[in-house]
Amino acid sequence: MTRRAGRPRRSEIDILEYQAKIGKHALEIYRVEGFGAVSMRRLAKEVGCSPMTIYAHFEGKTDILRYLWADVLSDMSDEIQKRLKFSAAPIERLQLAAQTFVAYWTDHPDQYRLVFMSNDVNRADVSTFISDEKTLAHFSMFSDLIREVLPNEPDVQVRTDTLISGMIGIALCMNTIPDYPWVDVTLMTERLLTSVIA
Amino acid sequence: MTRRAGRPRRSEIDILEYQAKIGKHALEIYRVEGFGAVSMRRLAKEVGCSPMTIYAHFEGKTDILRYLWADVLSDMSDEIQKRLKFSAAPIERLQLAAQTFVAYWTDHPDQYRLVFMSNDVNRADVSTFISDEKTLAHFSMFSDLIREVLPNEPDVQVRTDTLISGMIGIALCMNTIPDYPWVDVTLMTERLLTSVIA
DNA sequence: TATTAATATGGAACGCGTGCCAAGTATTTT
DNA sequence: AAAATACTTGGCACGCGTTCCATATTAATA
Repeated sequence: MTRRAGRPRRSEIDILEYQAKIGKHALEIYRVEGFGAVSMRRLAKEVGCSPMTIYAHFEGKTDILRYLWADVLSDMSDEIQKRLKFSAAPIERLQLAAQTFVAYWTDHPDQYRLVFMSNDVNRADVSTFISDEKTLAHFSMFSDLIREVLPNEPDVQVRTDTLISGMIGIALCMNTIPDYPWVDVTLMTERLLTSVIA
Repeated sequence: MTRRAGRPRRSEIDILEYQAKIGKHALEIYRVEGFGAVSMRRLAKEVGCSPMTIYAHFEGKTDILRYLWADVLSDMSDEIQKRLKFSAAPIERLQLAAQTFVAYWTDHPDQYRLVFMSNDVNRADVSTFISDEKTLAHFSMFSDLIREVLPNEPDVQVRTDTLISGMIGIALCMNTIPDYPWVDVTLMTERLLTSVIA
């Protein structure tokens, strides 16, 4: 294929670098002033470009917000790891991790909304973000814990995914349907865990 | 307490009637043109009042959107009941209900977002809406099904709430984190049910 | 250097949720 | 009739996400 005249397309790494730059600024705004302050206009001002340029690099706001996932998820993961140090028995470790996971999201509704309630239709395109890989790592922590409890179980994926989505669901219900008389969160998490262990 | 001069406050029933009127119009717009068409300005035009008048009767948009819950929930409930006719054994009935529940929300992302992703802080004030009561009724259907499976279990509330929030969580994950390689939804639902039966 | 294609920019615009405020209207007591 | 109180209205404003468009600016080829 012969080159044609004109300015060439942005290189892949250029795109990724610029995206990372925007993501970094978004993260900084979020950390200092919270989610409410992260707007396209504000972000553009911070980055030092026009709002339109951002739209040239991202599909929309949701696409940018993903860059904050990694931050939130590692924060949550740290909290779990911190508490896991006080526990040795596999079952206890799993229980503690699950309880901490749920507690984190019920205690931090803003973070929950950011990660699990991005309300746009998000395509699963070619490009895989770093955050997605990290997300996978954070989630696989639970499959490791489950494997410790069930060393002879060959397939723990169904158990893992059920646990994760179940915990996320508990947090969701607490955050968005507070009017409903839910039973204690720890009891629900405990009950959810029986489906993993059983 | 003696009455003071001036126009009296709106009576309770007047408020409720007006709220119901607004909710009815919102429902009509939603049914014909979808959620995207339900905006405050548009709704006011439809009702025949100024946008501010709506704010005098509701705290915000989320508060109005609750009026649509009942519609969506009964639609879902109908679907479950429809399929339950082909099943008699308690366990099968529970399984079918759960699978249908999850399938409904994964098949109707818009409805899911409406009911479970109202993203404002919603107070649990004095006034209980009709929709809330109906919500309770729809959810209690599951506790009935569980009771049929476990006739000797005195307290099924933890089991019910765990099941519901777990199913909602599964649907959430499918709707908002499609990039993650989740296992089959039916398998997850099945696994979740073991925590209820166990 | 001239041409050409990709990108960047600024500005305007749309519709959104929401708040504020001054003016008007309705309904009661005095 | 007059005064007092509660509600409605319309208009303006803010900031938001997003799109469009005309106009630079950049970097390659001819």
